[in-house]
Amino acid sequence: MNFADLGLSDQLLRAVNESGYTEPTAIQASAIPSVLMMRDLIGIAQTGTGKTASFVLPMIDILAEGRSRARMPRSLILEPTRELAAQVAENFEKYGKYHKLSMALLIGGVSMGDQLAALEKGVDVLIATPGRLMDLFNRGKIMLNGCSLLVIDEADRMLDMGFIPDIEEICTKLPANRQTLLFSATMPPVIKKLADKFLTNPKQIEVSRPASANLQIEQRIVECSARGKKDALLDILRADDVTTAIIFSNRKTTVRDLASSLSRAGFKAGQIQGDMDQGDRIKELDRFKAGDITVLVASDVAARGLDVKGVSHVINYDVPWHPDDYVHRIGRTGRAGATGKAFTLATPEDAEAVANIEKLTSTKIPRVAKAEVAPARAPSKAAVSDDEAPVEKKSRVRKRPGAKSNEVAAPEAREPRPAREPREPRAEREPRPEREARSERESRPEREPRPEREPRPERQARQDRDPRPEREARPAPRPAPISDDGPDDGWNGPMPDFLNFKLGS
DNA sequence: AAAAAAC
Repeated sequence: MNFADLGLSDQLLRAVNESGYTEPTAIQASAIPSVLMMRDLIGIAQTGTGKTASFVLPMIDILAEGRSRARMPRSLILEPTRELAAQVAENFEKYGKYHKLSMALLIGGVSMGDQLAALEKGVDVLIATPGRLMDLFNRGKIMLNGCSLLVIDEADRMLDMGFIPDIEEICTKLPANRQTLLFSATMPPVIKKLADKFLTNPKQIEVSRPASANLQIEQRIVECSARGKKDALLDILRADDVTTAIIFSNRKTTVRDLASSLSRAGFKAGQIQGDMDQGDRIKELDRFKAGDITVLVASDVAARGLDVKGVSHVINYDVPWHPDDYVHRIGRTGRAGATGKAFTLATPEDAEAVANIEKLTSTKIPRVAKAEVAPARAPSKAAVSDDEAPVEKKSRVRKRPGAKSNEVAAPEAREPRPAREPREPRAEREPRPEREARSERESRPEREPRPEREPRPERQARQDRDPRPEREARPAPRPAPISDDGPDDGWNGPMPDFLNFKLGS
């Protein structure tokens, strides 16, 4: 199967080609022809499957005919978060480079000026989060009766976020004879009802969850006490193959605390969470993409769909409340055929949440104990027993530098180690994650580059198979001699065994 | 339980 077989225009194929892609993913192969035939569509899929390109590509060709009129957008894409909306907009720019389509990105947190100006001129594509869209609509700045193509992306996420009433209202403002595409990772009854109400004879396409079936991601549960989390985190971050990591926490406050603790510990760390204003969110994300920061501490605002290349590790500092979120979070690594590791720090209280995750993904995630992790670190710390110390209830992560057990160890604070090659395989100590036949069957092998994970247009084809295409600005990975004793980087302690499993193979 | 999304 080739992109050329899907009925797309030559200009579009050229843009796709120049992005380095030749072979469509499963969802693209089945969705694109139907969308081009103007059928309604239900796509049970999430990002990482090539979902975005499966509607962006045919939309570009559909919209290539016809003209936009002032305040009457011709198509509308709804996204649950601002970041996702921005990402879809980037896709339109990339694949629409040989088309003259106009676009407006309507998201909150930024000034309305540009958005209003774009609307006034008339746009072919509106990419929006519901809040800002409704706001502008209620101000009379948008007419939706010329909008003949609607995409509802991440519908289940919209549900979680309470957007369904907004979505329904928006649907009623669009012409009835429109084309509607709905994407959702799951199909809870509310979403099913929504689809029945607003879609006509839709074609249904289902592709597997990429993360649960993604053999490129090595997963581990790190069993630790609540107080041992920070140490475990540091050990992971100092492991030799961590190049860039996203650390997820369940709370915005924890995100903030961790980001500042890690910065103080010498990591190039940043954060992204919903209390930050949009400008800062974008800035942090850009710094992360550019490699100015190598550790991004994030709330679940970044869990879904976020496409950053070359993330070597995802660390769940907290076990996510919803098992779905786990799948989304770890899907931030192992992208574009690269390998990745996902660690989840779990306390005994997290047992149920962990069980739910394993049930959802139908895998047993190997456990490693935090006890083995805590290496003799700095002499100054020796006095403090880390393990069964009296429980401190409320004390947040840290107070003053020099505070004890919960402190991120500062004495040996330094740059995290530079990127380098994965270590030689050692004697295999950890059980390998189960790899069932079903994953093979369900998941497309992740070898081919895919449109959703493309290096930016200016850096193309050459890097197709480079797991970290956007990061050449950084110090090049040093082919450092590989010593089983761990490198001499000032981290005085043995490499914790649990970090020492090998990727791939 | 938490986070996200409009001014």
